[in-house]
Amino acid sequence: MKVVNEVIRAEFISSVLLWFKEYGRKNLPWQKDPTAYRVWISEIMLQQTQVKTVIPYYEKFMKCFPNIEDLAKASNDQVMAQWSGLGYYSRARNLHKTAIELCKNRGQSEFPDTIEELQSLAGIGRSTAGAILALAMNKKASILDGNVKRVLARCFAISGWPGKADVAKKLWQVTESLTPENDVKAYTQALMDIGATICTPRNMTCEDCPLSNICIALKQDNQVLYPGKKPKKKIPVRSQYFCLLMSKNGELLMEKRPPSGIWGGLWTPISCDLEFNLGEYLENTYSIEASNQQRLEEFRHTFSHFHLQLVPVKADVTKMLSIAEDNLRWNSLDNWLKEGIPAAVRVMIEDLSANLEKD
DNA sequence: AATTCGGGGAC
DNA sequence: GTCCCAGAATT
Repeated sequence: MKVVNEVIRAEFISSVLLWFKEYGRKNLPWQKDPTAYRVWISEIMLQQTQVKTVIPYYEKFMKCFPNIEDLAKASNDQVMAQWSGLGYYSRARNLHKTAIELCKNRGQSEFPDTIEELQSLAGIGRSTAGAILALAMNKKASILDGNVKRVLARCFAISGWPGKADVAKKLWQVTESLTPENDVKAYTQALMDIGATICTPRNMTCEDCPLSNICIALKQDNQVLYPGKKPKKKIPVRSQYFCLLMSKNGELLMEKRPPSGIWGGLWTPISCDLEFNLGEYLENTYSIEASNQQRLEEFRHTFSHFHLQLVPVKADVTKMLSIAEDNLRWNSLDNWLKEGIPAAVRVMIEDLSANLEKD
């Protein structure tokens, strides 16, 4: 089936490649020495996260884990600590899992070089697999990330929200039929760059776009209609206590969350819904007795699907059994800030630290 | 097919 | 406040 006209395809490819030579980004950190490992790490970090946010994390991560063996050897906590603040923490867990898997099965740092093998790895889907092949190996492979979706939806007037299966299918057909035989690496980087710097969600600069001659949305002057927006719905508010349990020598007790769910694998204070009586909850669930409960200033953290109203409660532990479980740990506030903790918990600890300074 | 995973930046 | 971002896994 012919998805894209041959003449249009040829013009699309040559325009994109010509534009890239002059205007493409060529100095992003992961573009220097673009090995499969480095491209892989960057692609995972860049999932749902903007370039500007990723760069400092990427530099730090590479310093800590220069190659896949170093990553495979690291502990889960070490990896999570590097990811702390980036969000979507399952990405870090999958990264670690895949590093271990590849080192074990191959005994070397060689990456698989087929779309099927790459996609079978934890955390690597269709688009990320394509990006690794194209950017690290210059192999013919297609991607469909947020930038490319926007460029293609506008250029070919593909309406509807890409979260819908039929729209996504259409976009994949278009990106695959456009992908050139040669210069896939430059082509792929160019498409992302055009989406990131020219074909932006709003205030796009079509006068600078190499696709301005063939873009249907530009011709119709309705660029902002593409891609279709996700139907929005109201998100609920959940309120939870976060119990800042302190020891006599000023250490804070935290709990390592199970791998899946919100903040999976990260350390957080013991928390429970406001429906519970906090003292009873600590007693019944953890056999902890705490005194001097003191509510601190609450604040809100918004996720994509709910608002979390956090109610920090400082308390002193008066009695507790010796820690048997590996998922409970005492630590100084400063040391907790170096561990794998979510951004909201970082806020709480810094606030608590400032609070204690004053007394 | 729909939902679930964070956090920050732009506006 | 809203929207969006180099998506994938789970249900």
